[in-house]
Amino acid sequence: MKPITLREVAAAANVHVTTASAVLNGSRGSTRFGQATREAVLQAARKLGYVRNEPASRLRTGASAAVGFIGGDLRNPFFAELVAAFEAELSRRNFQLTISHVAVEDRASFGKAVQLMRGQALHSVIYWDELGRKLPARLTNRLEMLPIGFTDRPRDGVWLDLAHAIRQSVRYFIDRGFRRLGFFAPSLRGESPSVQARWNLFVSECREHGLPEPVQAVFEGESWEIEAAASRARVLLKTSNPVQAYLSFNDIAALGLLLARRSRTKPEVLCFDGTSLVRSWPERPPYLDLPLCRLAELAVAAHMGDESGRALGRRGKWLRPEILSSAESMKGSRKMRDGGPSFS
Amino acid sequence: MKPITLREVAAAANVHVTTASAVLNGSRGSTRFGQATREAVLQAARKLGYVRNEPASRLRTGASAAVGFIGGDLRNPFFAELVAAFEAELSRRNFQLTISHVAVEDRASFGKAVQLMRGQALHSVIYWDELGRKLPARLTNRLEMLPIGFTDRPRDGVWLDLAHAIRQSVRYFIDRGFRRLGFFAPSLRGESPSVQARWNLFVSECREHGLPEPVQAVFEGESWEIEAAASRARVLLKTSNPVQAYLSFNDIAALGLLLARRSRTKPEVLCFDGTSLVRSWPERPPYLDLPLCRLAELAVAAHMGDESGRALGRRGKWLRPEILSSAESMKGSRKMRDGGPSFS
DNA sequence: CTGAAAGCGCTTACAG
DNA sequence: CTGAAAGCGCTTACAG
Repeated sequence: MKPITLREVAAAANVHVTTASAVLNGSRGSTRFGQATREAVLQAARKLGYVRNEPASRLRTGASAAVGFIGGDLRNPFFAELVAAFEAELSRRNFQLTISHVAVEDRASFGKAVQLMRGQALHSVIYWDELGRKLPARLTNRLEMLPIGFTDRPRDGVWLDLAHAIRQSVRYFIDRGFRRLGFFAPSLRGESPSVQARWNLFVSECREHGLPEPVQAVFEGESWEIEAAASRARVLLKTSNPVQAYLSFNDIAALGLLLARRSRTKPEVLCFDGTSLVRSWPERPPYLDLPLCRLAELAVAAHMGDESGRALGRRGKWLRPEILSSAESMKGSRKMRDGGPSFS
Repeated sequence: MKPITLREVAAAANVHVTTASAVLNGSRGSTRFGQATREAVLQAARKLGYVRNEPASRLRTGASAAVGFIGGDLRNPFFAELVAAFEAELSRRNFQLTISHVAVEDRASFGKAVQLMRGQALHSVIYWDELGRKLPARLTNRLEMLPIGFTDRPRDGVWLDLAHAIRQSVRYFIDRGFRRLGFFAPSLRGESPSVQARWNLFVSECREHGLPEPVQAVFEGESWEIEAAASRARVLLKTSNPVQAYLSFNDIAALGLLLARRSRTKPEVLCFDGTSLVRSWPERPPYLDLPLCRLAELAVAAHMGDESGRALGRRGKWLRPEILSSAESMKGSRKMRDGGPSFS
């Protein structure tokens, strides 16, 4: 069944399509026509249930009211939360969100996803990319694409400041008197290629503070498989090991660690990804407060044509995750500070 | 920047747009033109990186390669998994997925979401609706909309068979010798209005098997707030109560219950929503294996124009969740049986 | 075997 | 203050 067209509305209101278009969608539509005409058009539109055909409008004007997101597997609560943040932000602006779960590392699938989105003539495409390798021109050519993710070095995009986050984490541990630190993460394969970067930063940060070399504990498993994390953690905690506190990479890993923690040794756990799953976790573990809503807000702004936003995306932008302890998280006071020097 | 157009490709290949169109996208394109012509067009397209402008194609043909999904909050792992299943199914068909997290119960927002999707001229819209109230004609008018969800009674759509699931659950408990059953769920407000239906079915099923009246334990909280579930569960398990086994409604509720279960009394827990979070849970709790992939497959098929699929959506279709215990889940043998009598 | 034309629904100059 | 025309990129009859 075909939707109502502008032509039908115009016919019903006894005016020309042009008139109907101007009244219903035109920027100066409200003032351009006589009261009677406008009323007639609006009433006809309401009665018939007219909705503008976006693709047609898009075709004519070149604009679009849909944004694409290419990111990770939604079974990973982190990405679920990220996508939810984008969806909320976009719907506030009456924009649509089109998603694909393909990871940027899977070049073939990623390329295909981009082509599909390109075909939709989307306004722009936001994609998760921790590595920040340069995409082939063939892909980005004539398509506005904005990378987001964690990063530890200046580049275009909207970013969570990885180095800051690691620094905060180490400071958190030091403040509490922990010196023997551990790093708990899924294996370097898979969705989160930047684990290596996190580890490196963690090590150098520890070194800088004169802490002993941290321990790396890696497990096999998808980033959403809590049992994989828990079973590795169980082994880890059974063997005598001197680690006093773990920095966990990803929320599921952290929760696996917490679940396994029923032994004599009870290392502290800091959740690197503070998703709602972590924040509503009974034990109220401390977590890194990732400003995902702010990230979504900025990333979308960077795409929305407001010059400041565009510049923001081009200059690169760092958001600084802060650590919230259980008490703070209870108050629901999510700090979402951004700032610090943006890249030049 | 404007994308490459068919016209540009045609120019590069020294043929007419028509020719380029037929070669690149035409159904009989492959045979209609001479080898040389086709080669020229294909090469030019490849070289320029041509991608068909879907909205324009859509406008011309009336077809669309995008499907909308309106469902629940992605922070709820159930919906994250459901959306992931849809995304995977659609991407197999080179379709795009556009999502909105609005719940059908929020009539105003739902209506707005539908209008937005209608404006995108989507192929169709799939929405989660456990209540199955009839939508106003104004909303569904000239737009293919397919409801999905749990249901206990015949109606159009693609459904998870709620009555069957409850029956299975009670049988599961009886087989293991549990007679004093409990029902653990978030409060009736919010995303999951069908909790009441589940409870009613549960009660009547218990009655039918001569079991004592089951106990209802409801907690306040969003469907993804595990602490809300756990803290209620802690209280529940501290007070002496005779419940031997709980049927939990939603995975987070189940996990909250499991987390709280460190007291003397250790009631059995059956997870009603077998998401990947539950399936990868260290304790390997038994769960209802919801055939979400199959649901997505059927729902999409019901929209894809293949007559059988369409009929399927119109006739209504039940999928029957089965219970998998930890052992089975370990083998990864997810039974995804559908069948049983479909509605007439 | 290939090309010229019409038109999907819309909007933006421009003409009355 | 309102209307007639052109055209966004594409495809589908139809004509050569």
